[in-house]
Parts: sequence; C-alpha cells; structure tokens
Amino acid sequence: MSDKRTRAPRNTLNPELIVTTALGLMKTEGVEAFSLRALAKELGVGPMALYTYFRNKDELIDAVRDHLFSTRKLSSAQGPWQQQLRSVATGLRELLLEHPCLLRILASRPLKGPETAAATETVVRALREAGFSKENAARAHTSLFTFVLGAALWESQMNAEKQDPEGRRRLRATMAAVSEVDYPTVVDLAGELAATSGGDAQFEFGLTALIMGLEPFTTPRRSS
Amino acid sequence: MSDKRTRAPRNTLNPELIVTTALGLMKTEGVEAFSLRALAKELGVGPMALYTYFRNKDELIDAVRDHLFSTRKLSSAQGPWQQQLRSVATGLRELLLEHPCLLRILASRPLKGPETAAATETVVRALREAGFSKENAARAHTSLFTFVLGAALWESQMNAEKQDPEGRRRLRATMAAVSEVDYPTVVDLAGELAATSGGDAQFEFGLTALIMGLEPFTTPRRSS
DNA sequence: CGGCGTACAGTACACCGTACAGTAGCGCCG
DNA sequence: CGGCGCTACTGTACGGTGTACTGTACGCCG
Repeated sequence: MSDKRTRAPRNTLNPELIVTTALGLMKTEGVEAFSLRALAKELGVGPMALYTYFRNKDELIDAVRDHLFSTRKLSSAQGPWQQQLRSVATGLRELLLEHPCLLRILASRPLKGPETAAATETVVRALREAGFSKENAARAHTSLFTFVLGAALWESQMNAEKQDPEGRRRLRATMAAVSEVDYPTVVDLAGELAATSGGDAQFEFGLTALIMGLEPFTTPRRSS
Repeated sequence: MSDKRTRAPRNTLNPELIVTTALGLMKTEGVEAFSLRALAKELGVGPMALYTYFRNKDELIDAVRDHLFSTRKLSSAQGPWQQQLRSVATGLRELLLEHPCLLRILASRPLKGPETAAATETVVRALREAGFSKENAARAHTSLFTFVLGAALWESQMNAEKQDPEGRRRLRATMAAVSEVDYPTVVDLAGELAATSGGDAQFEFGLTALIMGLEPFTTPRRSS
C-alpha cells in the first residue's frame, strides 16, 4: 500500500478481491464515504484499474450486494409455515443489521436481484402449502419482505444515531421538542418509544403480529 | 432564473423560498441529482448565498423533510383504533409515494424529527385507549411505522424501475434468471409476485394483516 | 447623508466518477 | 528461446460536487 512508485504486478486484481475490499472499506468508513479512489488506494492501484472489472461504480456496488446475499443462506427453514416465515425473516434481518451498508444499498437501488430467489422460494412455498392462493401468497411474501426491510432500516439508523454522543444529543433534543400539552400520550410513552426503536424484542413483536394476521388466509383443510 | 449578470437584490432569498425551490428541483431532477449549485442557479444566485440560511446541505435537506411533513395532516383519524391506525398509515404512505424524495431522505437519515409527533400521538393514543400496555403501544406504533416505511420504499423503487424501458428490461431479465428447477414456486408465482410489488391492494393486504395481528393486545390483562 | 452590518459574489480547494490515451508485463506462437 | 500482441494497469484531464475564506455593495439606521 505504501510503495506507490512501482507499478502493480499483472494480476493483483480480481473481481472477488475488489468486492471484498470494497465491503471492508464500506464497513469501516461507511457507504456514503466509500469512493473508487479510496478503494483503489487500499488495493495499491490506480483508480482506473477498477474499470477493467466493473463498468462503473454502480455495477461494483451491485456486485457487493450480490456478494453479501450469497454469504448467508436464508432458506434453510422447516416446520410449520409460520416458523418458516419467521426463520427467513429473522435471517434476513440479521444479515441486514450485520451489514448496514447492504441496507443502504437496497434503499437506493430498485432491484434485489435473483440471489434472493432461494429465500423467496422458501416463503412462497410454505405459504402455498399452507393453503394460500397464488395471489395471497405473493402478497404475504411482499408484505413480509417490506416489513423486514423497513424494520431493519429504521433500527440500523437508530443504532447508528445512538453510537456517537452527538447523535444521542439530537435524539434527546427531538424528544424534548415534543409539546406535552399537544401530545400528552407521546410524552407519556417517551421512554417506551425510545426503548422500542430497535432490538430483537421489537422486531419479534411486529413479526409475530404480521404472521398472526396472515393466518386467516390458510385453508382450513388441515385436520388437527 | 433570469439575468445572472446583475447582482441579485438584497432580499431575494428566504428559507421558505429556498426549501420549496429545492423541493421542486428534487421532484424534477431526482434527489441524488440535486445539488446546491443547481439550486443556486435556479434561484439566480451564487452557491454560497445559500449558506446564509443553512449551515450545510444536510441542514437544508432536513428542512425539506420537515416542510414536507408539515404540508399534510396525518392525524385526523377517528373511529375504532383499527380505523385510526389505517388512516394514519395510508396517509403516511400517500405522502411518501407522492414525494419519493422524502422517502430517500428518510432512508438516508436517522431522525424523522418532531413534526411527526401528531401522527404518533394519534396512533399511540388510539392504542392506549384500546387497552394496549405502554410497552405494547410503543411497539405496535414502531411496527406500523416501519411497515409503512418499508412498503412505500419498495413500492416507490419498483414504480421508478417500471417507468423507463431499461428498468423494465432489467426486471424481466431478473425474473428470467430464476431457475425453474431450483425455484419452481417462484416461477409459478412470477406473475403474482410482479403484480403485487406495489399498489393499493398490496399495501392494504399487509396493513390489514398487521393490524389484525395486533388485536390480541387490546385486553389489558391477557394471559400469555 | 454617512457608516455599518450583512446578504450576496468570487475564488479556491479537495474530492468525486470516469473518459481517453499510453505503457509495460505476461502468455503464446514461431 | 525470442519476439509480439493482448490486456491489465497507469497518467492525465474534465466537469462535477460541497464548502471555506475573502471581498463587495446594498439597505437600513442614526
């Protein structure tokens, strides 16, 4: 990294190395601070060298996204359909929280790509076997996915905010700015609202509610 | 917008004008393309003039967010608690879909600020009156909010993708890349999954499920 | 009418993504 | 084994960004 005077050897780079290094950089510096130039420097290479493997920055970021999804198997669920949905949902949430950059990538990009097909298959098959119609199965799947996305996004942001003192100060200031006479219930629940802005219990609560709300769509053909 | 050769008169600028012009620019050019320089040009002013009213770009964007939340009243709900939650949730979704830039702002920023306190008050009070404990009310509120956030985010992205032909091509390519032998159910439901990636019906489905799943918490004393 | 505070302008810097052109090392063929 | 071509890398450059610092002239108040 230090010696930039010598030309880098012929095959120092490959897509996988670039992607993993990019991921490391995103984790340490943050997604928004990530730049091709910083990545190139980290690899001991000129910025333009990256364009041998990726047409542009967006394509590289897509590759990072695909790489992250490929690292974790989200589809090894079994048992009753509720449990399968829970398993996929919690797995996805864990992945998203473990890699906040992935969350930012998904939030600024329209597609999640085919690498999540396995997870979708698990969810949708469980629903179909439980008696959901095609349409309801698709709808339930999308509802579940968007719920996990929103919950993880919010939780991740709150975690990030709580990490530095400046953020905590802002949080407190925001809460203090809420008028007690106009919004007495909010003030009364201030502690609970702050406490439930993240965490496993909060996620479990919403996930359980959502899945329970899906139960009426099963066909009562089960004889138990 | 007009002649840039003459110095702009003394009080051409004010925070409100800046914010609304910025909002217009975001709507026409997109949030990520929005820049202080473009905004200044639109206002017929040098880029640095904006710094008289906002310390930096982030602060301006926060002001845009607050402005958008202030334009719509999300809290005029009445009736049973389920209906009140629906009302607030659909109102929030409409606001987010109407202003995709707001979605992008929320997705890249940790706080939603005190301007949503009215909506929170409505939701939380309805839940409390329905018999939710403090903790469960807070959790239900956060679940509802994150669900709406995720659903609107995903829907907005899908809408954007479906607008240009290039995006539609990518969507089709993604679907075609799913292996039929590995993921038969996904392929079988391809049409439904594509159809339910947005729209009022999809949102209503998930919202209804979530709210139904909250009903067991209404009685203050319930045995787990 | 004169001075002053401040709302604007101008210049400059560091950084970004990336287009385009050049160069040097590796692998292959003679 | 020698030379050559392909291509992985380098260098330079352009137009863009946010914003720090400095200058300037306008409108208000004494």
